[in-house]
Amino acid sequence: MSNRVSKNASSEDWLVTDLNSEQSAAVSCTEGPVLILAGAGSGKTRVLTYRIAYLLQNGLAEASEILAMTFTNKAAGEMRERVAKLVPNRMSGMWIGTFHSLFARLMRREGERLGYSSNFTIYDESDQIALLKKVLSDMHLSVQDFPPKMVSFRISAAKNRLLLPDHLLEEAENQLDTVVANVYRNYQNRLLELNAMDFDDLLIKPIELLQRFPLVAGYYQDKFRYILVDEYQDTNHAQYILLKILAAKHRNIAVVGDDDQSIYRWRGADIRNILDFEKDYPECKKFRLEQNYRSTRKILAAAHSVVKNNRQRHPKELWTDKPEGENVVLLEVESDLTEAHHVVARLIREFKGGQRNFYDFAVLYRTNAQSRVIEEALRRENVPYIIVGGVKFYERKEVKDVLAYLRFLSNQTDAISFRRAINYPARGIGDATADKIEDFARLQKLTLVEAMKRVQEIGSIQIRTREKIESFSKLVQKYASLKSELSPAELAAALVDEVGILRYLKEEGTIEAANRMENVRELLLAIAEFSSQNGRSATLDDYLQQVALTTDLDTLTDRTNAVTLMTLHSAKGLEFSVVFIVGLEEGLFPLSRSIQDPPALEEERRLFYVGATRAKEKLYLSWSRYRRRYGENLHSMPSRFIKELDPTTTDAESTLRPFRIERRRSAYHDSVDSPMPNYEDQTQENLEYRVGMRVAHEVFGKGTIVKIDPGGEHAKLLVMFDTAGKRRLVLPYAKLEIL
DNA sequence: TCGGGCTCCGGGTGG
DNA sequence: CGGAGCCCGA
Repeated sequence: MSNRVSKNASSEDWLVTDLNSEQSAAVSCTEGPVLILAGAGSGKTRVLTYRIAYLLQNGLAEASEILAMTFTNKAAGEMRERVAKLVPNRMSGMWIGTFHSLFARLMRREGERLGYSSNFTIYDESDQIALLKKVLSDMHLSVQDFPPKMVSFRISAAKNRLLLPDHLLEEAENQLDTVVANVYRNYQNRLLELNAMDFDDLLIKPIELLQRFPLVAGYYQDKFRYILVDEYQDTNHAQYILLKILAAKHRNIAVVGDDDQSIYRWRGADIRNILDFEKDYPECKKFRLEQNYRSTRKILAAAHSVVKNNRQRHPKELWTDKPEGENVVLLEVESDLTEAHHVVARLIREFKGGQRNFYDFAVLYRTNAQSRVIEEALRRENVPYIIVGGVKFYERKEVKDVLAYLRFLSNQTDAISFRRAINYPARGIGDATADKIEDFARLQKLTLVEAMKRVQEIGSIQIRTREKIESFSKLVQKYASLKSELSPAELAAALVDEVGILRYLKEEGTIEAANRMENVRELLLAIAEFSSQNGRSATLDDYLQQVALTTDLDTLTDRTNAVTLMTLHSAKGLEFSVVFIVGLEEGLFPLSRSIQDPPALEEERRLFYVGATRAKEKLYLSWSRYRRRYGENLHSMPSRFIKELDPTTTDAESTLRPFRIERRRSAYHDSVDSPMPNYEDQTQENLEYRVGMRVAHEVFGKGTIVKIDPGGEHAKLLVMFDTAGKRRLVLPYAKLEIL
């Protein structure tokens, strides 16, 4: 998309030259509530960014009076970048970011009123589960009777409905409800004691704050003269209430969304928020962006022919002045293995036939488990690929372990991080001992570090164990005092070195341990990058907050010359020239559990719509008559979505002729005479390594370089090893031999 | 306290 | 089939 605007152009010029008439109407209608129904690929980010630029350019608002919220860091970053291009140097003081990061900021400023100090820790799901297990055990409840995951799900649902433990207790209908309500109360009390908030708290605690302190509410209501919200269809009830409170004074709230792309219902998103916006703000102005700038007519028509079967939606149909394009290709195959083979064969054919790079292709699936056969087929053909999702970087054990130390230094009452750190690497302090320290700290109202200092006052701890605790305590105190002198990067590097984490891993000598070492190094590198990007004023607390609110999706760049494999959910907001959606079978897509549940089925249909509209030029859909799931070869029927497709937009192709592929764990493939052209990446630096080069690693064996992240001496390599799979290596440590 | 073996179960997951 | 989590023995 052309995005150029000369600095001197008046705002009226942009409205005419860069926007279509509906877009420019939506941008310039600044006063009062605005609902912008923006279909897939209709330029919604453009409208949001131009709207912000328009407000600034015309002196309608100072930067500090604008609040712009998105769901993902990636979307927030993109918005920030694009506004900066339109109106350079005007963004200082603007609140632009994700819901969670903006409200975390608000709580760091104001949370003291609710009993949190500004360095509170943000707990992710696994921290939540760990804390819940503690609470359950304190209440003498067994995890068999009350699985922490189930309890956590119910607590989260209650929080999203803004129900307090007392409310839950009142409406309890059985013993389980009562127990959940009581666990909820204790869990919430513990979070406060630990100075921690979970993701839900980042939304509901601000509500509590704004409701209990009208002066604070008044300040922010006054401050945020203009509010903009992206992906409004995915807001949950808490977010809805927050927006309602903040917009109460000026009522200048512009929301952008597409009910057809609401795919987070199971996570509390309430599609009624967008469907009922006009009821909440009867004076609102409504704009519809129905011109699509992304896909061919065939692709749009096919996608529409499916989603129009939903009952819960604003009726609408996108149009485009793009060419008609090719029909959607529907592949019927025999098995998941042949599906993978045919998808990859088609992909290679498209690659060779057109002016396309590998990053123009995506393979999308409903479940992560489907990625493996595709991966193996791509590896066999030596096609570079990246997988988005799966086990996330910051959720890996070794990464969480290192972060636990840093989090504990930052918040010395954080018992969850304390538990991880105190016995990693194993230093002979067990659960029973850690419990005693925690109990003592709670009883005496001490931080855990203070409690450890007075370990001799805690009864029934053996002298040997006490010595171990003292040494751990000294370590923590040492680094806590260094916190103000060293940058987060220096601190983390010194700590990892002193604790000996890399040395322990090296001793293990396994492939897994080597991989964990790489992850620890990459974490240190990420902290260093954070320090250099944010300058010396960036604190450890700042880093930890950023990490807590970051996911893998944010680091996905389009420069990697590789095919993207990911779930349909991860694909939202992205676009590719050629898209393959695989596994279109009843029970898989739509998933079996949604088939009996009409709203869930509609959500599956929207998911299909999201996937299909990612494609710019060509869309492939495939289904397999047999699929291996749970170790069995299950017979499948084609997805109902296939039957709903407008037949004039598709070409069905059967590939059921006999075709055998061996099922192998990992296909060793020597690429000396690779059938593929070289994967030249023009962006790489002048390093001794090149993309496509064959290398050998002492532990991982032989492999091919798939990607090089420049960064001077800290460059990172992504290597696809023949047997060990894809590995990320940090150059100074990589010790690769060029073959 | 720790690691190995065994059982159980199966979905997507922004921040 | 494969991964996660639990239990039990060393």
